[in-house]
Amino acid sequence: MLQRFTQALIPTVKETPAEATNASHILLMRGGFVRQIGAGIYNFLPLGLRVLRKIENVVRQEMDRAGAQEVLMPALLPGEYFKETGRWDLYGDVLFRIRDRKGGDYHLGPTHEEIITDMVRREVKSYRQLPLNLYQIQTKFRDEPRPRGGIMRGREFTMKDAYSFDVDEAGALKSYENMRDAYRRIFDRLGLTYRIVQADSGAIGGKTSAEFQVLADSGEDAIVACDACDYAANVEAAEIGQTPPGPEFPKEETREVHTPGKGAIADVAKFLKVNAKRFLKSLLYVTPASDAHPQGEVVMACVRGDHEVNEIKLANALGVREVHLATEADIERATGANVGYAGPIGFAGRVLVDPGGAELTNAVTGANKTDYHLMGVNLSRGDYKADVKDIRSASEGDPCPRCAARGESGKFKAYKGIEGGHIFILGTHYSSKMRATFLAQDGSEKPIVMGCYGIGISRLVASAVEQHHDADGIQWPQAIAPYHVHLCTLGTEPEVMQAAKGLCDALVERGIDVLWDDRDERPGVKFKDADLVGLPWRVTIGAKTLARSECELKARSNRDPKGHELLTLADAPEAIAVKLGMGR
RNA sequence: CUGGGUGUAGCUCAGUCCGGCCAGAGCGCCUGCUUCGGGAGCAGGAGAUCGCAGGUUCGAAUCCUGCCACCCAGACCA
Repeated sequence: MLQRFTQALIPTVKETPAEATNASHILLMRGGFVRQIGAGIYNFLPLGLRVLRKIENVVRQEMDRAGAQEVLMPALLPGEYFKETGRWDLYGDVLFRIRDRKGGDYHLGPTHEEIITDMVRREVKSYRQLPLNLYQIQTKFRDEPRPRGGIMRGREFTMKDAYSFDVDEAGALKSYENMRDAYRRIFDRLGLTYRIVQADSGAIGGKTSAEFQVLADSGEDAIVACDACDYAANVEAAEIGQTPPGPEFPKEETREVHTPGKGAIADVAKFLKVNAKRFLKSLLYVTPASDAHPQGEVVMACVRGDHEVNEIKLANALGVREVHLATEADIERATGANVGYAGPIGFAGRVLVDPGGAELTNAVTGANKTDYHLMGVNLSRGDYKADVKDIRSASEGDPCPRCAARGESGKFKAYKGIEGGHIFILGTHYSSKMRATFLAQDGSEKPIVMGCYGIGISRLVASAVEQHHDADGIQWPQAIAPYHVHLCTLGTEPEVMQAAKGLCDALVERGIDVLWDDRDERPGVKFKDADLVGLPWRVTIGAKTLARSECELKARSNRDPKGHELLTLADAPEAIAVKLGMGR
């Protein structure tokens, strides 16, 4: 189609909006794609909506191709469904709750597992009706504690969510793999650089799950990927390969050293002139209250001084839902010392130690006595009793678990990612709670085995910009650019306008979408706006080139301001079509 | 939720400490002239309940109290 700039609402602005901090937010605002109307709430202007629709259509095509069927569930939901699975309470403040005129509980949908499960349990009775894969593209609502990054993390956002229904685990796994393949095609087609990473599946359901992480320095998620094989994982979930044993040092006697006023590892390391890597960092955590521990259990987590405790792994290792860092008072009560002097030796409670800490020889750690540390500590000698468990976050340089298992030496590289998609097998978590069952071939009643698969459509708009931009503006991948060609006419002479119209018609006839900047503006203004809006190809027609029946073609990705080629007006349509892969 | 910050023209900001010219600038917008290949020049013009409510004062954008909104860091994120 052809859109004339003079008839469009494309309010580009020169100045950086005060509230925008990251590149995508700034450029989407400046380019006139979106406007904020509240915290985490945005208008999509015409250009922004076109990008959103392009992404939706790619997703739709690939979901349909994968055998999924599109449905549409309401955004406004009666509370009873979430109450049925307990998420009415579990979701807490993130749920946007509403009352109707009769005082009934309603909420805006943050996700739709319950509703789809209800849809299916009403209709599906037999194994003959399975497997089934249903998806929707719908607006979701989450009252995020802190929306940020423009449409990157909004409180209202567009999401594609799909749900698979199978007769057994094997079937669910097949559905899962089918979706993973579909997601690969989607992310490839969108022109995004991404990694499929192993993820923590969170509190609800699933052992098998993967995130599609769009790589970008501004991403909120830390991920590690092996430099030798294709293993990649969220640092929260990354397994860590065994390090080969280092050289043996003679074990020293454990001894107490006076370290007055030095609590922090960096300070003690400097004071004792010992590398932080030789420290055993001891942190105290409290588990949620349970029958055995009505006040919660205080446990010690030990890692090497330069490593970080991973609370998710720690909670998993302890078999509890979550853990919280102990308060100062708890620490003093549990260790009998000020904060900064905790250590495993002589600690009364349970101690978990990471393998990296356990293998330390002659380590330094707190003495559970204010102003004192211990040197020459060795777990291998039996200086203290601890469960050795992987409880730390992976970081750059750690050995890859897959490679290590094969005796190879792949190492992690660290990346930042934006979670663009998340797939996982839910099992029967929802179906058993909601009695979504079917009659199997043998006549028995079984819960349906489910999977769920999300893609943050509006987030991908921002992700694409994060990955494809320069100092002047956006550089849309062709598949999601709002238009293919940005036509700049210089001057408004009838001949120029006529030639431009002719070119537009020829392009449109080939299925090419054109934004024609027909404004009476100076060339500089038009070029700046073209760079900002970021369509993949720019065509320029001015009196000079027109005199030779020529126009200019320049790729947005070409950084050379004069990096254009001359085409005759007659050849231009087909030449451009060929560039776009839309030639005849 | 904790801590910090900001609300003045469509946008970006100055003015607020230390109350008193008429509430300012740049960009954008409108009119005219000139200009026309990387955000032009000149001249003229429109545009503001200074976030809201209350208070102090002869007088409040400025001081006090309360509220609201937005941003940033963290916590949080099926």
